[in-house]
Amino acid sequence: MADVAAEAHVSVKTVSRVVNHEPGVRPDTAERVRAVIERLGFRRHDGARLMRQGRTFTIALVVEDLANPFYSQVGAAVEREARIRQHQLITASAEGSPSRERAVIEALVGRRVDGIVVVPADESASSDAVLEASHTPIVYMDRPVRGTPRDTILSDNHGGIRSAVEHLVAHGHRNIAFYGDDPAFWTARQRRDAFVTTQQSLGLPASPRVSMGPHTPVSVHETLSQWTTGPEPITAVITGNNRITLAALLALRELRLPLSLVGYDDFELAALIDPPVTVVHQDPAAMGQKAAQQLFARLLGDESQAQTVVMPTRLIVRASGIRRGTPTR
Amino acid sequence: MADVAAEAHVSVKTVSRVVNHEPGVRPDTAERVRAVIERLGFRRHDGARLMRQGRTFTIALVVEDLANPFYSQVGAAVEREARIRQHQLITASAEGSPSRERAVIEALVGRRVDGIVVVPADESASSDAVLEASHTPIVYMDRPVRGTPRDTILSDNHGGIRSAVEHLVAHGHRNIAFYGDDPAFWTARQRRDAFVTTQQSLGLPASPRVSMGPHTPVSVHETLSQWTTGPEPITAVITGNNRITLAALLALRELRLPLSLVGYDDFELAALIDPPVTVVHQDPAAMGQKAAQQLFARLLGDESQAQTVVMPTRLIVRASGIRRGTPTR
DNA sequence: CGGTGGTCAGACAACGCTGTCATGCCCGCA
DNA sequence: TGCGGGCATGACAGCGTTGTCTGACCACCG
Repeated sequence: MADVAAEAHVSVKTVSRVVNHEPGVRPDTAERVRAVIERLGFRRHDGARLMRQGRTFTIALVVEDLANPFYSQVGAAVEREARIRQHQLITASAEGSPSRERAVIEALVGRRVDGIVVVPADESASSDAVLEASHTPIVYMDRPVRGTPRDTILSDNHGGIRSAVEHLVAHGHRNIAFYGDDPAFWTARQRRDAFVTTQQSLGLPASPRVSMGPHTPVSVHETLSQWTTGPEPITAVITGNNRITLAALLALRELRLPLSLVGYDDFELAALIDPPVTVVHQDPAAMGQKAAQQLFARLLGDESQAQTVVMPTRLIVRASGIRRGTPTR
Repeated sequence: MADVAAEAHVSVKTVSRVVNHEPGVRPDTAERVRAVIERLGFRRHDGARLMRQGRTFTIALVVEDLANPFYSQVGAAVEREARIRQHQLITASAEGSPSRERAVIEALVGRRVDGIVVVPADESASSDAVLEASHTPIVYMDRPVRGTPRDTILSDNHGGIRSAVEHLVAHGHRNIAFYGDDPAFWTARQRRDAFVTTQQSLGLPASPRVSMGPHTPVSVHETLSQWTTGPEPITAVITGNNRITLAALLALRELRLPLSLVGYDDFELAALIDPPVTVVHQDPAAMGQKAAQQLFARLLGDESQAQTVVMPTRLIVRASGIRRGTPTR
């Protein structure tokens, strides 16, 4: 900028004015400056600019794994909201590790990002203290965090599971198994609990078949063959997330079992699997958008109390949930 | 930092030394400074620091759409490489628009990101001039760009398609159709050309059935019903990407046609579709990693000539490509 | 002709940090 | 006692901008 100023025989301030389209520059002066800028290939250094202004026009998204379709859809939505508002998005993966999450967030706070959307790795959110001290606005997503109340965007896990159970019961199922993820995850517990209470409220047989923990096709296979052969054999399965749905599909195919299945999370091509898989659809793009919007509201000075938004889920009925007891192939 | 210095009765420089673990500070002084830092909740402002140092420790990734699994896997891989090297990753979607891509890249250059990985929206890459002037290292991915030679990471489209054709021919197919994407895309043209030349080299009948352009299930449906009923009916289909594979699967299902299918791009659950879909697998994570590594090599001062790396593809054989002519349901 | 007000432009400091160099002190040694 | 050398620390400038304030110049008016 100093070079441009010297070359155009003006002060740096005038160059600044031209670059930022500020008023108070005679057209011919501005034109001269622009010509020099063009000739020298000058480009404003936004880092310096933003430092001067105390804002970075940058927000960050911290998730477990960007390659996971759920998070990548969230990421696309957040990036979109950011772009609309002239902000950049920094994305970071914590790989499910609280310590890495903390490190990542410290780095982001060190860069003075204007705000952060986080899918927290654990409920105690040790990183929260960092954010508290730095006053960086934050929105939690998908999972809540203990401690200071924060804006949080959740999915209606309870409603989603209830709709799945009700759907199956409406089609005559009474013995339903639930495969959930590791109960260390808040969402896994939520869905499990929803399953149990819904069963109770619908007056289904007690001692529900519930299997938690990280699941593999093999682990599903084992319990499945057990629960289908004993007394009161199950006729339907509900899976607690994407990966487990996949494991269950493989196990069902292997066992050639004609069970009904409702999966949590929609996935590409769910309609093409035979039978097409009925799913509880949560809308990651909508969640990401909502989270970003909430964050930007804070950035614009919204000082109202932290709020928790629960986003609705939707049951997408495909064949897998209704062909009760009939072989699918 | 000035506050900390005053409070600890030292100079800002000493605080700086403590914060950065520089030598030459007496342990008791350092301890005193650390205590004040803790008490005041001071945190180094990395923006200022990096500005002083002239680097941003930030790289950027510009793609079409972050929610697309291909790109999100690339993104995860690039982010990983960046994190390992203490860099942050800014991701941006250009949504396939050259003008938006240009705007995005200008913003990134304005922020002085250290380097950029781009999946270019078009071959003329108007944004290239910007990068040229700013000397920002860049690596192009998936598609090459005309003009100044640049580091470019491509996938072996030709080899991938050839393996698909050879696989089908080995199983007795002689009349194969190819559905490609809009020929405006370089990759689409590559794959189409590979299909045509491979057919020729294998001595298959001329006048290959090739259908390009954005495809919908309906558009595939139309040509498909035509090509299967005329003389020399086709017995197999090769699809040029993810979305077209999906369209073709829907069309095949609708028409209840027992054709063999080989799709380009692997996708989650390809194994679960009936019949399991044989695919040409390109490895987005490996491509992203390679691109990032190449970029960082440049950042570390590698001045060698720009190089183009072609990443191998792999044919994943599943049932869809081998059950020649036998109905699948 | 002096005063007033508007327009255009520049000087300067500051944003928060770090690289460079200078300073002061203490120690050991002749 | 004087001096060289190492160590701990500080002063200062500068990274590339922009906000604030000041000033030069001109036109207009009474």
